Amino acid sequence: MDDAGPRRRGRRKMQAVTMSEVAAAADVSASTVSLYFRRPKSVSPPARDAIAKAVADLGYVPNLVAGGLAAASSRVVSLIVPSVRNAFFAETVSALEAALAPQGLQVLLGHTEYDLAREEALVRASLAWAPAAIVLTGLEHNPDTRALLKKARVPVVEMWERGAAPVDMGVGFDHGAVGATVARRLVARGRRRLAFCGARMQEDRRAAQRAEGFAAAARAEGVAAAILNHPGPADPQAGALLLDRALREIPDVDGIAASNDLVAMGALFEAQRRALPVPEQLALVGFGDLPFAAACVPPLTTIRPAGDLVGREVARLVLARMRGEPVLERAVDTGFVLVERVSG
Amino acid sequence: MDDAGPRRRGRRKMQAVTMSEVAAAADVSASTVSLYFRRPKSVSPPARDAIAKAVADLGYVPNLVAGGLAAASSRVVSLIVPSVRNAFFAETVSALEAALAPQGLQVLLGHTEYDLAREEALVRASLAWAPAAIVLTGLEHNPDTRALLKKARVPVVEMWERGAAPVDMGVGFDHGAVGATVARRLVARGRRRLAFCGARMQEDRRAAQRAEGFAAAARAEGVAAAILNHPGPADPQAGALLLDRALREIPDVDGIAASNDLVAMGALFEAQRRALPVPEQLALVGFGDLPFAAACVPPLTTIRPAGDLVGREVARLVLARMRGEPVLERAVDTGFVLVERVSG
DNA sequence: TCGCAGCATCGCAGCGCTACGATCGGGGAT
DNA sequence: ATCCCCGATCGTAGCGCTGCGATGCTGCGA
Repeated sequence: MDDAGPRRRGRRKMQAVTMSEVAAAADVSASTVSLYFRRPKSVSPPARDAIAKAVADLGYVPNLVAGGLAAASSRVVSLIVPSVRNAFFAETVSALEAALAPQGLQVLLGHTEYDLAREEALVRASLAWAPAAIVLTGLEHNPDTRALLKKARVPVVEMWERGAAPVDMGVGFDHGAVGATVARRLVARGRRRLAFCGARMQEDRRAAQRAEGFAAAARAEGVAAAILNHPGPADPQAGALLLDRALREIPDVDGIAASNDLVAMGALFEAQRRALPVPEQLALVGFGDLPFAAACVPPLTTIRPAGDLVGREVARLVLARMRGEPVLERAVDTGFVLVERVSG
Repeated sequence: MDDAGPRRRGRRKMQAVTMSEVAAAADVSASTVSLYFRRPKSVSPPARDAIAKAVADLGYVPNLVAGGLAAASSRVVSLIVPSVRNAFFAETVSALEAALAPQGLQVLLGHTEYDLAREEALVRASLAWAPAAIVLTGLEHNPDTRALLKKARVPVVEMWERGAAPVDMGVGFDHGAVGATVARRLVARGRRRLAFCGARMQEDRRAAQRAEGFAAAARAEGVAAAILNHPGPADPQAGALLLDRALREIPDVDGIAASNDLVAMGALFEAQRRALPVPEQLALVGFGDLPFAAACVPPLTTIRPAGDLVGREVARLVLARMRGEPVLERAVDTGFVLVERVSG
């Protein structure tokens, strides 16, 4: 047998360098090293320097898993979005991560693909990490998801939507108002036969809200508006298909709102193919102000939803709550801007 | 004072329901409950049912932080990309997350914004989570990053590039070959005055590789090729600017490769504005096959890099390594496809 | 000279779970 | 009948860190 150890039990693998080794090297206690990482200013300069040197010499990397267990909360923010392939959410994810990283917070990402059951599974999995906060998309969730969220003593932010009361905090804007703004814009430009071309609206509830807001505002202006839905993804192909349908189903259609700039672009290209002059015969308004909107021919009139602002505001609320500051605003309105260009 | 407890020390907050409570409710030991979550098939059906019922009744959510500490490895995969706003990486992130989620693995996301120092900080922060694997973008890293990665006993996958030896495993394709393919395509279509229009190539090393491969292949075909770089982001505006520059700096330029479909689209719109017929007078090839490429007028010839395949292959390697299966392939070539459409 | 506030530092007792080895029965082989 | 093998279950000892309370120590006023 090996050394004199009295029948030691098998050990699992461990960390290369632990905090107590750093403490030994710096000739202080482990508590002081811990304090050094959590509140460096509470450690005297000489100890601080000694610890810094030991950390560098040994190449110590703190084990956040152990820290999270001991502190009963991890430095992770769970972020659940429908899809990062969607440029809006990608922008928000990016802005949120950028705002959180300097605070030593990391982002645990999940995609629901617009499936509420999947969202619930993701919330459950996230909770298992005792995250510092949970950020999810939209105000609609399964009852179980809602219960899980309420039971967990964790800040929750629901983003990209405004209307119903959030579980905890909300950051977003009113999609109905977006639709209404577009409808009024089109009516003001003399359009009388309107259509809203959306994709996947059975799942994308916010696109559906924009469509409803659009139709309601058009009606209020005394103008008829149809809503056309394409079941597939919201891409340019959907836009081309939807324009074709609109042209067939709505004689003399002269104003179209798209649920998304990609759809609008598809419609724009389709119009170009048919030599249908935009905006003279057909006005077109998008949503998103994606990078290509300004570059299109003609430049696309669209709604800019401030996806990065959403991310930054979410970060602000999360950080404030973590610091224990009172957060008075239950719901932040990030608004949106009608970007008036040429297409509609 | 409170109850008769003999001077109990202050406790930190804890989890609502713990595994031992579930064990008590199911009338088994905590070990069995743990086993139930890790290898359900090793638990007898009666015990299994009792535990399932207790879990449901109590609303138990396992604490993965504690589990990760005990097992010395967490069920998290750290994913570091330049930016999720970039549609390529968004696709990979999405595919990877989709492949990992069913295995109970979650994605910890970080953005480098093409900054190697930031990458190092992210790797350091990721390591603190004892992740099951680390996935990063590209083969170029700081020496310290490389050392950190090597020291950590963690599977590492470097993706979206191929060439130099990976730290551990690699999944990607040869960007030089992409450039060469585009150059040869253009030459084969009778183009003799070529230009590569790229953006941010001082940071986006892979775009630079495409440019170099393009120029080298053009030279090999006996055709001159210029490389034009725009310092700003790779968006349609850059494309418009670059086309303008190409037209001024390279008289009779007749073939352009763009570093990205967004750039290509900007050039396409700019050509349209100038009534420069594409592809008759100017052939244009993009990179990415983004959703709008097929919808453009004319449809954009481009390179499809299979971003989702990259994600799936990364997941496959990570999973294989986690299961302890030997992974023979050090580097997987995901290839790319020239999508021949009309623009070039 | 003593008391004491205030800061820096330390020691201890877990956080909730998993890996390991041990235990316990119930066949089937001898 | 006895022994052994094997699957199911259990008990224990931590994983590495943090929060709490306690302990020193310094300097200053009374």
